This record gives sequence, C-alpha cells and structure tokens, in this order.
Amino acid sequence: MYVEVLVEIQNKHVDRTFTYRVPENLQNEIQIGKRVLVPFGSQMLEGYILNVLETSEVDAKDIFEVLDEEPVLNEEMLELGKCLKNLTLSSLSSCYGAMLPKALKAKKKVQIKKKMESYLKLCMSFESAREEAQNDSQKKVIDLFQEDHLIFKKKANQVSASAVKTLLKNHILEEIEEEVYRYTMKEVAKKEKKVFTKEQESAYKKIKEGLETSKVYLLHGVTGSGKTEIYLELIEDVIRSGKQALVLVPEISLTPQLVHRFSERFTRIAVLHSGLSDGERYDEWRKILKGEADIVIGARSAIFAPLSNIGIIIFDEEHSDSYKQENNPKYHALDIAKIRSGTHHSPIVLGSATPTLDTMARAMKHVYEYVPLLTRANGKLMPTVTIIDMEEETKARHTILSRELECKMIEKLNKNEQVLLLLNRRGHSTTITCSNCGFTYRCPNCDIALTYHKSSNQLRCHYCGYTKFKSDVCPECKEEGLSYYGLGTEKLEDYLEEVFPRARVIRMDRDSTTKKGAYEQIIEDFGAHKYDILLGTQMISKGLDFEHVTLVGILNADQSLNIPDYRSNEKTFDLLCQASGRSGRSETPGEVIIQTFYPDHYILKCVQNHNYLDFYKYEMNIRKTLKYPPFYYLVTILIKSKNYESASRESRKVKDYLTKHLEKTSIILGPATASQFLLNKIYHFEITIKYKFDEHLKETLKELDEIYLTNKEVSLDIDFH
DNA sequence: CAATGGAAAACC
DNA sequence: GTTTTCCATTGC
Repeated sequence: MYVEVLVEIQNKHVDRTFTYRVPENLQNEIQIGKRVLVPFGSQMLEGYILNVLETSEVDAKDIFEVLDEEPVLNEEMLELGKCLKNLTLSSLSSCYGAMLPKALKAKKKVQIKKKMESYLKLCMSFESAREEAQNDSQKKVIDLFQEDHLIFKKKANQVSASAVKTLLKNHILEEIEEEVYRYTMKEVAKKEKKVFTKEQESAYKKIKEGLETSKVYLLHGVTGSGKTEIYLELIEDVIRSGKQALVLVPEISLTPQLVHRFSERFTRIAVLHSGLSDGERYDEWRKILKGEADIVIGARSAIFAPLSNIGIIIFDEEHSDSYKQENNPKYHALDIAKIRSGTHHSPIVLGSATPTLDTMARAMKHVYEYVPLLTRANGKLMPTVTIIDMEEETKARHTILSRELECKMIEKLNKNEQVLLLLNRRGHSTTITCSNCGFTYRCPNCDIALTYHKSSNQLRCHYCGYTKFKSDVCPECKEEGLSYYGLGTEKLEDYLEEVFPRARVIRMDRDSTTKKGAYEQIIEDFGAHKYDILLGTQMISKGLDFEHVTLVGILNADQSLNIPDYRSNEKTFDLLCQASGRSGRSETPGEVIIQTFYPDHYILKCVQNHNYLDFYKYEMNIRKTLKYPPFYYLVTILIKSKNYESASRESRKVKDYLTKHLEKTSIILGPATASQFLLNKIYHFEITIKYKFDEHLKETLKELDEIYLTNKEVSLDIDFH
C-alpha cells in the first residue's frame, strides 16, 4: 500500500505530492485527509494524505507515523483546496493551510492537545449513595450530585478532597476523564423572536422561499433596520430542518455583543475569530467537525468551517474588505461561499446598508435577488447630518474641533448623553518636522513620514513597524525646533481632556487594544456609561450599538478620499454611513457632524441625505468611464525587488510578456510605481490588467508566476480583485 | 586536474 | 526548509 503525500514546506517549488510506502502496522489507520509524519531528505515533515495507491513505481520511503485519528480534511475540503489554488494561483499546501486552524495544520513543531478534565460520577443511585456515605463531609459531596450526575472533580474537591478520596476508594464514586472545550460562552437567558415589521416580514418570507436553493440574496438594510432579526429567524428555520448555518462577520464587528444576540436564541454555537487562543480555536473547530454546532459565527476563514450540511450562509456587512485575505492565498470568502453554496444547495444572504458596487450591480441585473429593507425597524428617524467646512474653521483657529461640533458636544455632555468621535488615524501626530532646518523623521525602510506615538515617546512606521525613540532636539541641527504636525487619536485625546476637563474620555485604536480583552473592556465600559466620549479609529464605526450615543463627530472625513485606490469613494461613503449609523439608536434622535475640507464633494451630499442609490449611480458612472469593476475585472501584479533597477527592468518584461499573450481586448496598464513604492526596503512596481473576458489570462499568469518562482532577485505578487 | 564554491535541482 | 548535484572557476 502506498500513499501520495503533500508535504508541508514553505517553499513554493515543492507544490506537489510524494509517494510513500505504508508499513503493515499502519495500514488500517490510513485515510485520505489525515496528516502523516514522513522522512523527507534529512528531516521529518508533516504532510496531508491526498491519495491512496495499491502499487507504485517510485522507490518510496516508509511513512513514519499517522498523526490523526480522524481526517482533518474531508472530501469537500480537499476539493475546496484545489478550487482555491486555481482561484488564487497559490500553492496547494498554503491553501490547505489557510483552511485549517493552526493546531491542525501540517507543520514542524508545537503540538496542541485536547484538554482533559476529571469528572466524578455516581456508581449508584443518589439515594443509596446518600445512605452509604459515612460522615457529614461525604454527605456534602454526595449532595452535589442531586441535580447533575456528572460533576467536575475540582468542584467536589473544594468541598472536601479527603471525602472524595474515600468515596472513590469505596466505589461509591468513580472518576472519568473527558475532553473539555477551552472556549465557553456565557449562559444567556433565551429570548423569543421580536415582532417583525411589515418590511422585515416580507424580506424574511422572500429569502425563506429560497432555503433549498443556491440563490444569492442581497439584503439591503439601512443601519438599525433589523437585519440581524431576519438572520436569526432564517437560522431557526434552517436548524429546524436539521441543517446548519454559517454566519460570517467582519473581524472587527465580531463583538461579544453580537455573539450575545445569537446566544439569546440558540445554544449550539461555535465561534471562530482571531481573538481565540490556538487551543480554543482548535476546540471550536473540532466541535464543528463532530457535528456539535448548529451555527458557526466567524470571520473570513470560518467560510472553511467543516460543517456537513449547510443550510444557509450569511455575510453580515457584505461590503467589508475583511472578507478578502490580503496575503496568500488571496481569496475572497464570497467566492468560496459560492462554491460551498453549490455543493450544499444552500442560499447566500449578503446583508449590508452600503453594498459594494459589485454586489449592487449584480442585484440590479437580477443575478442576485434584491431584498430591500429601507426603514428603521424601531421607527427611529435617520440622524441629521451636518457638514462643516474646515477651511472656514481653520481661519477661526479651530483646527481640531469645529465650533459647531464643540458646542454640540458641550450640549450633549450637559444632558448626560454620550459622544462618539471618529478619527481614522492612530498615534499622536503624523509628521515631526524641525522648523529650524526642515528635517523630517522618515522611515528608513518605507519612504514615508514616521508617526509620533506620545505614550511610548516613539516614532513608528505604520507600514513596516519600524520604531525609533524621539530625541528632544532635532537630530540634524541639534536645535529645539521640532514641531508636531497632523492629527492622530492620541493628540485628540489630549486635546479633549484639555477642552472638556470634566468629561470621561476613552480612546480605542490598535494601540489601546493590544492586550487580550481590552477591546471588549472598552466597549463594555462605554456601554455602561462609564465614559462620556469614545474616540477612536474606524474600529468604532462598525456594528457597535450604544443607546446613549446621540452625537457622532467625524474628523478628517476626506482623508480616505485621497488614497489612490479605485474604491476610495466607496470606502469613504461606507465609513461615513457606518459611523453615522452609530448615532441615535435609541429614543433620542441622533446627530452627526462631518468635518471636511471638501464640503461640496458629491459623496458627502449622499451621506448627508442617506442616499445610497444616488451614490451608486454617481459612482457607477465613474467606474464605467474609467473601466473599473464592476464593468471590468481587475488583476494587479506587484513586481518586488530590493534592487530598484531589477524591479523596473523586470516589470517592463512582465508587461511585454502580458501584451504578447493576452487578448487584444484586455487593457494592460503600467508598469508604474506602486502606491507604497518603497516598503520594508523593497521597491514595488505595479501592473494592472482590466479585462471582461480573457481565455488566456489564468494560463498566462500561471506561466509568469512559474518564471519568477526561481528568480531570487525579483518576486511577483498576483492579486485578483 | 583536483579543489573550491556558489547556484540549481532534488527531496518519494 | 536542507541536502545533493552540477558546473565553472581557480590554483598549482
């Protein structure tokens, strides 16, 4: 007996299987999808069994060990991995790697094990055990079993360890070892479904009709329209029919708040997100594999959850860019969902207040079913949005907070209401420049100005992580001329404490939430009104639901309009809408103040009027003219090298190669310097391909990828948008 | 013509 | 990833 094994090596060159012989004593353990330990060259490596053969012509070595009791990759997963490879042009082993939790990945070291716990069990009925007990402390231990017949040994030991010992010796109790899951959810009081509005009811009914199909639904619901209620109801139907639900959420909005809402209705839930430890994630995964979960809630990679009978796949905040993985394999969870939806005959529900243009366009063309949900479920009005021209304010020396925002804040704080301030820039100041000699702190690796972080007195590069301590005098001219330009959350926090000395201010950004649980703590404290003002980066714009927030201020709203990305309008519109949606989620109507240097920008008008459709039409026009998605597909090729000359030369070669092999109808742009030209001391050039249909595209890109695989100086990075 | 070293290929 | 193989250069 022989097996084909995909060995796990980082190197892309070895993206193929090797044949190994199975020794007699391991033959009954062999199953496709299990991991094995095999000799490879001089080392021992882990790999996945992809195939079983009766005979083999190669001079095969023996398998050393079979690592799993059950396959880590089932048939569907094995197939999905191959699709993923084809979709993203990544190595097969990196694809399987992306699909599995760290603990189940083929790797080199650290073993994560099941966590066992000792339980005690009665050997007889409760009554007879009570009679057998010889003294009071033994009786107390027995009493623990009145309701549960299985309890933790730890718990019994707290009552009396010696009594437990005696009871065990006398065979009144017995000890059992069982696996426990590390991650446990708080028990939550169950709630019944809320009464639907007419619009919710019809949306729910429409999707319900498609529960056995592979249709894709766009649930276009404004913030506060009660999308989650509809999800819950659909999930209930799915579970009742014996199937399972897969709920995807952007990492950032996968909050305890959200999980809590699901726990109010359901019990058998598995949660998968980056906040879990490796052990916890391993347990959740195995819970799913064993069929112990009806609902999986998770971020992007949860799309690979090994559910056996999916009845519905839900993407909450469908437009979120977190559904696209930024490193290899660069997949979009929706593409995977569509494959799984096909195999399981389950619908996909895309929920969003601001759908991506791509999704909306498909809905308009009836490729997806359009399900509108455009009034707020609680009958609340949309918040009023005021746009402030910061040029005027700057003249009036109000560079950080405009007069209007400041007045409104005072007003709200006096009424004991809460304020949310969004500033999408962490750190203290964005640039430090010497006013004497013009020196600016820059990153030596990335060609950008370093951001000053006051709390640590460090200068940091937000691209590569380079840090440097700040000196008191200018490192160039040794004069005390350093000035701090640009506004970050740290500086805003200082400023607020100065202007509103009595307000309780809390800051939430990546720097203040590094510790495990810090994020949850801030949300909980702010929700309990322990603070009056929450300021933060886009972290605070998503999904949070605070009933006492009546004012949202957005500073530097146009910052994201200027980034060179064809989606920058879309991203800005989304960010502003999301942030606005945080205001007035309870009785008091909400207000939003947007500070900008482009008060006349079309996007801002759309945000002000809560008019997604106008934005959609406006932006679609631009996309059509400029030949961007959804009118054209887009692929970008990054050409990277430590050597400027090689990067430049090779990128021109790549362009020539593409021109030669692609259809005439495909548009090849570049090579141009990438938006972040120098990153980590590596030069980046970029070629963009826009195409509608190109038979040779995949093949050509595959060839290019292979050509540069062996090139030590230059590497390619291909990304399908 | 052996010794050396660096790049490329193989690794079952 | 590590080890082996290959091939060209160098030294005597």
